[in-house]
Order: sequence, then structure tokens, then C-alpha cells
Amino acid sequence: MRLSISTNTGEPIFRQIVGQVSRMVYRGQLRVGDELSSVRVLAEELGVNPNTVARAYQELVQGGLLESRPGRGFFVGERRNTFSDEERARRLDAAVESFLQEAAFLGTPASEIKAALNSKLKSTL
Amino acid sequence: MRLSISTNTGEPIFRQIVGQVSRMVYRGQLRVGDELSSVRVLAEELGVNPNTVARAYQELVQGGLLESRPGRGFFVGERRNTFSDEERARRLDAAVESFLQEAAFLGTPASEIKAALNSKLKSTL
DNA sequence: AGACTGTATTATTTTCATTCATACAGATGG
DNA sequence: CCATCTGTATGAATGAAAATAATACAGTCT
Repeated sequence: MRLSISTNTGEPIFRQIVGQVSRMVYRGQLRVGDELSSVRVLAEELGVNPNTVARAYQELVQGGLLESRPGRGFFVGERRNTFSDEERARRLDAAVESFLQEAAFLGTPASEIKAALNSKLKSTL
Repeated sequence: MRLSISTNTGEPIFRQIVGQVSRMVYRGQLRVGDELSSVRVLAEELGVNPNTVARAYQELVQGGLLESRPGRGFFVGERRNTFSDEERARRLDAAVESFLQEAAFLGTPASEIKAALNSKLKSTL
């Protein structure tokens, strides 16, 4: 399933997994019905504890991207809206704000900010 | 200086300060030569430890936004490039990636992603 | 039956942000 | 000159969260 984690970034491992799987679903690299690596297998591949993977997968279930079939595995599900409009807007706003704060810290011009975003949106979707 | 922090978000306080000051400089709400609230005063205002504010300010000095004048205070300085092009590109890329991961997790359409970003770029700059 | 799956629980370790308590030196104004 | 601001530095303690570890149990599949 080709996931990669970094341990030096401060970004929690379970959150890295959530983010990467989210993007793979978003891009269509993972489609409805696809089965994910099992908790234990992915944990082995990444060299982390199974509990950590399980937590990430649970988060993705809560987020409406995955379905759990006990005894079988985790599968990409039909997208469900698990957040209220307010909650979703609030989280998106926080994400934008966080992004712009880092861009401002780096002194990145607005044009360059848009370019960086657009390039990633086009090249991967 | 109107800064606001939240303690429930998981985002470290010192990082919130760095981000907010960065944005104020980026917007021009803080201009070259302007003096910032002193470490102890801002700490009092925010109800946090002076060390936390000091750490944030130090980070902003490292980032090339502020200058420290011992015994006098912190001031907005002429913007210095303290990061190599590679480092800057790397950090910007990481920020974009993090942003897109959250957007993907929320299932936000590309059009909405751009809209959210553009609205913040226009309304504040 | 055996080997996988997810799930659950409890305890422990680790890491990091934050607080607390001081202390010291430079700058400033009365 | 002295009081009071400023930044800087240090070391210890606290707290919270992530991650690990060790099991155990139940469902599924061949």
C-alpha cells in the first residue's frame, strides 16, 4: 500500500497514516471496496505498534472513509458525511489558517502559495 | 498586540504565537521597526509562562522576522532569508501536503479548497 | 483446526510542551 | 545611582499525549 512515515517530524504517526490514506482515497488510488493492509501487516511494514495503526484506521472510520468488517479487514467505503457542516467548515478553516501561518513565517508570496497548492492539486488528482 | 491562543487544540502555544505574529507581519499589521509586547507582558496577557513566549520570539528571530535588542525588547526587523532555498521549499511543501491531507480527510472538493484559500488571502492581505 | 482478521484492556515507557523558580546582564528614566 | 524595565539562561518538576507492550477474545475464511 506504499505508506511512509517519519519519526523526526513531530507529526504523530497515527495522524500521518490518516493523512496519507485520506489522500490516496481522494486521488482515487484507493477506490470503494478496496481492502487495506491489515492492522498487523501494516504495523510490521512501518515498524510501529499495531495499536497505532488500529487507532489511525478507527479515525478513518469516524471520518467516513473506511468501513470495518471484523474478522475480515478494513475496506474503503462509500463516502459518508460524518461531520456537521459547521464542524467541517471549522476544521477546514483551521487547516487553511495553519497553512497560511507557515507560509507567512517562510515569507512566501501569495502568488507562490497558490502555485504550490495548484501544482499539487493538478499533479495528483 | 491582540493575540489569542487556545489550549484545547493540541497546537503548542509557542507555535500559535509564531504563526500569529508571522501573519501580522505578512499582512503589514506589524511593520519594520515596530516593537512587540515584552516577553513578560505578553505572557501575562495570555496567561502563559514567560518562557513560552520567549521561545516563540526566539523562533521568530531564527525565522528572520524579528530582531532582539537585549535590555530593550523585540522589534520587527528587515526581512532576512535565514533558510536555504531547499529548506524553504521543503517546509512549504510539507505545509501544503499537511493542508491537503486534512482537506482530503474532510472530503473537500478541489474547488472549495481553492475558494477557502483565496478568501483568506484576499480578506486579510 | 489453523491462521488470519478486528477489538479491547491495562500497564508502562517515552517524548515534549509547559510551568516554576531563579539568576544575571544590558538599557532606561527619574 | 537606583529602581525597573528589558532579554537570556538554567535546571527541575509537571502534565499530557503518543507509542509500545503483552495479552485476550471473537468473527471469518480455507
